[in-house]
Amino acid sequence: MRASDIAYESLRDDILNWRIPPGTALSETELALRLGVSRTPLRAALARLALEGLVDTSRGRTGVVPDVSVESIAQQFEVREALELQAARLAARRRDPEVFADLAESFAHATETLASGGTDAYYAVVARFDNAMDDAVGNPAMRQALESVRVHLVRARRLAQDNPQRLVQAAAEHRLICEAVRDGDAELAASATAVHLRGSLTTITATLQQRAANETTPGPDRPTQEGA
Amino acid sequence: MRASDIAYESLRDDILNWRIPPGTALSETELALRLGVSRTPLRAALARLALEGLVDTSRGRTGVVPDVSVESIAQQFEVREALELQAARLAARRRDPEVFADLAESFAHATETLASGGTDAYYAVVARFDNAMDDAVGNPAMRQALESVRVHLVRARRLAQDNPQRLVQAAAEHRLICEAVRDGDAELAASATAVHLRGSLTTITATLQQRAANETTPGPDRPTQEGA
DNA sequence: CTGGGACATTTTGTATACAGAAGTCTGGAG
DNA sequence: CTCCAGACTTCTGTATACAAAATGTCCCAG
Repeated sequence: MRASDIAYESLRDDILNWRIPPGTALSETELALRLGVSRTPLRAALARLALEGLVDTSRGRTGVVPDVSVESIAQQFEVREALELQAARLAARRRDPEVFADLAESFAHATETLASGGTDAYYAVVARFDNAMDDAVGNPAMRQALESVRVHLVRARRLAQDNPQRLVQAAAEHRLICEAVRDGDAELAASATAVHLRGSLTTITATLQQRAANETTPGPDRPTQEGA
Repeated sequence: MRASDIAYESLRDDILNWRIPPGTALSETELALRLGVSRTPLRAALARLALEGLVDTSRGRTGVVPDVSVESIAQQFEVREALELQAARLAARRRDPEVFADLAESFAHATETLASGGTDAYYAVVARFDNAMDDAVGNPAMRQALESVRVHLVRARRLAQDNPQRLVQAAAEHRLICEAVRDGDAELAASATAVHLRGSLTTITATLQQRAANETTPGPDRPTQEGA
């Protein structure tokens, strides 16, 4: 694997999991030293992250990790809604019914999945769902557009992750989407997707506002070190 | 201006205007020599173009300019439809009425604009329209998503450019969109946008198929000698 | 004549060195 | 005490050199 890929994935993972908090200045020399690669591949990694929107290079020359605000999430959701609804419609027309029948079944057992495997096991099912939708749509451009917007929500989801109640509800919504796609009902699939997105946005917004209230709360993965 | 920006804009312009035809292998050393920059900034430029989809690095290590096929355009339009309809709805809710009243007026005089200033003058009005929509939506994420999909259609539009009849029709469609947005009618704005996109896609598809028929026809910027 | 393997050439990936620019810190003056 | 100016430090941007990998070609064997 190339050094630039290593740097890219490592940085991306760090940002997504809040190990590098928003506002952090990303110095090339420092990161290159830490990751054990030269500045050249590291620059490439930073450029990729910048184009993905995971690094903000707009103001100043040194890139910073952008903040996750209620406003930015709402904006992402406006884009996501447009794309996911269209994807749901197209998937309903082009799907393989068996695939979505299986997925509907998986979501029907989400409560047990959550109980035995935890949130990670549940998110694995969601990942299967996303892939199945992308495959059914069969449009590389749509897939890329969707992935670029999903990336931004990973960080927000990371914050709201400790909300199993919402996940049970989300599973029911996913199940309905799957059933609509399975039956080839494009409009129902779109409506069910709209319902799901609204629920997601509401939960994330609430989490963010709650987090803003007690503002010193650190991120999930970040070792609390502000004693020094 | 940075050397990487120069290389990026130069390459982008060359690709968009068919000076670098699809299928061309993009050798770093050769391009660096030709553009008078080192390989380092040129690599950055190629990376940017690759993430925009203007260079295909998926197969093989050396990047190639992707083809403009009927299929790829249709896929782009599926994404574009999702985004533009959403943008039209949001713009109708948040617009400044005067801006779109002005634009509607401009599109009403499109025939004269085309007669006096040619296609370039008309496309300038379209650019104003796109900017006004982006401003009205007020969503940076939406703007970026829209721009990334519009880029791909520039090359196709470049081929269909010599079709003034279609442009007159398109102006009427744009005018209706502007009026709907001006009046705050979100659903009409979305419907009018859908109508416009369908017309655009039909024209581009016809142009591409016609071009595929006489396959030796060169791109717009090459000197054409077929009986005018 | 065809297929396979080895070698050579070209190309990409990486590292390092250097230059220019920007931000900061310090010292002096008002 | 505050503000401004100049130098210094540190960062990014660029170029070049080197190594590794891939591809294409040529020759030899079957």
